[in-house]
Amino acid sequence: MSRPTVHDVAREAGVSLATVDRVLNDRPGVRAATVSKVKDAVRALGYSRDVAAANLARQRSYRFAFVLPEATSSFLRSVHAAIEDVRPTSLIDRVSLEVRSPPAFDPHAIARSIAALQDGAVDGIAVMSAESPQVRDALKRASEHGVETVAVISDLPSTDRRYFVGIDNIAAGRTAGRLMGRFLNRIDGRVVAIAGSMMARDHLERRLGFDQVIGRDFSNLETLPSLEGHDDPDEVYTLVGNAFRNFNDIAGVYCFGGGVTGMLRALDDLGVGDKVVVIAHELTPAARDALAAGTLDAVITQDVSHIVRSAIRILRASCDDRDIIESQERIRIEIILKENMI
Amino acid sequence: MSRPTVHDVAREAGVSLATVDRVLNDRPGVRAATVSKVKDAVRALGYSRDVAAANLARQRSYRFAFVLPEATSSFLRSVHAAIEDVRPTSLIDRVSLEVRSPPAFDPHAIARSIAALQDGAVDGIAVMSAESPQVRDALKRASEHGVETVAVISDLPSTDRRYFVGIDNIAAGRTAGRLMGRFLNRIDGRVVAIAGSMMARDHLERRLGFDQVIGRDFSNLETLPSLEGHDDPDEVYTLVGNAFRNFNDIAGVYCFGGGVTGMLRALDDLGVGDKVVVIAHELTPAARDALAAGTLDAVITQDVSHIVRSAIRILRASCDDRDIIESQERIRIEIILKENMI
DNA sequence: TCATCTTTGATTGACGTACATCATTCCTGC
DNA sequence: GCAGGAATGATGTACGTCAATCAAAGATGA
Repeated sequence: MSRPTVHDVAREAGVSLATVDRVLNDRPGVRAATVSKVKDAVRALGYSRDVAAANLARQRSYRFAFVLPEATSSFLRSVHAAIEDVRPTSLIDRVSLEVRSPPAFDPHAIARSIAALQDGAVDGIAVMSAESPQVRDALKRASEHGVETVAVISDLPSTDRRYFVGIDNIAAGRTAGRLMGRFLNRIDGRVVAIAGSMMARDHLERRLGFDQVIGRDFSNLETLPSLEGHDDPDEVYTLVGNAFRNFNDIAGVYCFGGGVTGMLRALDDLGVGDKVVVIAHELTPAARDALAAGTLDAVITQDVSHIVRSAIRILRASCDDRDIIESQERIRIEIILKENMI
Repeated sequence: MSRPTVHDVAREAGVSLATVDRVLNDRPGVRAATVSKVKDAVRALGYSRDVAAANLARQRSYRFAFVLPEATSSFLRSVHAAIEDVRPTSLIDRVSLEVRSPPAFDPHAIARSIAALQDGAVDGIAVMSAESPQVRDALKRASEHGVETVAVISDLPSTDRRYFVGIDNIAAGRTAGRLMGRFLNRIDGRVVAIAGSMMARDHLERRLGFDQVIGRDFSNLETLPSLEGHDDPDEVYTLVGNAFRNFNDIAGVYCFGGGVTGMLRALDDLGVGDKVVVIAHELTPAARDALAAGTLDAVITQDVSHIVRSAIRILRASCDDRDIIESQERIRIEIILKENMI
């Protein structure tokens, strides 16, 4: 009636408990024929290890580390906050979380943080970082040391990361492009594009996607070359002001990097907040306020706490050598208007 | 370093293990003074029960039932599918799921399904149902029998449901209204509104929200009285056809009930698929296809598998008498365009 | 002061698995 | 046919909690 146990498997296979144990835990000293006898019994009975009991017995606890930049922007603050939020619930499942915050733009520091974790300090690492050879190598080494790794928010392809938890930024850019185009139905004009840095893969991808859609479907619009605001509100403020002084037919602003508050301030000061269509990324508190006020027309975002939970689930599954259910871990590109802000 | 155990609590409180056990499990035979000594120790040490060990010891498993209509629509099919998807993962956490599918519009049958579960058959019930006195009473009785209950997708206020897992349909309607208004920028015309049934609370709420936004912000648009398609594609097909024959200035179609395929077929046959703005609810396979094809401009939806997982988390938390972290369980109103369909 | 009831302590055996130890059996090559 | 290693069995302890038992101590009332 209830789930079969190792005892049942042993009986079914006609071997001792010890042998079943050896097989199940990949311990040496079992003949191939016996191994398959046991595995057959496992299949026949539909046995699956009781993870709770197993973890209890082996005093297992999952120690995972998040390596991500310090909370210098409100987006990063929300990521840090999401981790703190799940901490208590995670502890119930024997998952303990730690956070390492190297300076954002220092690949060596990030790599050092990862390296410090690679030998036995943790069972898994979730990394949010821009691509760099240092980070790539550090992840490779960690992976070789048996530490599971996932990339979050920003993908790190060509590393040994087990998985990427985050959105497709090209698609996110396309989504923004579609919204911009449709909101500017029958209006001719230019669109200001503000990046954090064109060195950041995410930002490049968003711009790419945006251009794809505008170029194909909205010939009434012309997107200006990306301005680099380096996620700095003051810098963004200046750039936006200049753009509006240089062109008198600006119909939209697409901000796909940080420093959104600077942009909002500039639009307010210029008095164009409700005349142009403004789309930004990440639902920060400032973005919420601007959505409510009507300055911001739409926000493209990703559910950060979903990402954090997903990263943890994937690291756990990797540690237990379980399969990952892709459809459950897919992070959606969310469109937030004033009305569905929650 | 590691988590405190009952032994630590006993030592800290200066009582025996047995007494700690009595206090922790609300067993009788402990003086009030001793109870508080133990509780102080628990607080001082930050002790929390190791749920895995506890469940193991008491051979506890969570048996939850989903009571929801048979999979007659593709939306309902997706709910059923989502439950099947989480089943294997849930079993690992000792959560077994069962599904009861009474006929959709039979309150007595739904109530009977709930009643059949109320005495010891399950630990928790997640119900998706329209409001009715029968269902309300059945839930009340189940709750009195110590069964935890949550409402999913469609709220059942004024019952003893512990929680509602789903979206605010008024806000969903407002979101649709905003999109419709903005996509129909500078265009005058009428909007066809198609409900499943105006008896369904969700549909009423969506219409209400839609009207709020259109009425306040988009005076260029006039929404026609809701047509009731009873979630039946053929009926919807006819209704849409008639609407377009009756009015020659239809600019948009808002379908906030089922039978979307009928609407899509009608628009196709009328050859207006890419001329009018079409917004519907629920990201079904047919909706996906129509989004990709461009007939459908936007879909308002909710992440069904998220809802299922959330309902399970909440039932578990209720059984263990743990707090629910609201922010983690909030279901977002999602806007899906062709570009962020995934 | 004794009987009785309440409160507390001490102990034990589950639950399903991990892991180590030691004894035994089996196979292999020589 | 025998040594020596490989394969297997038997057994015990542990993990943290639950649940039950019995004994001991304390409180209460007549």
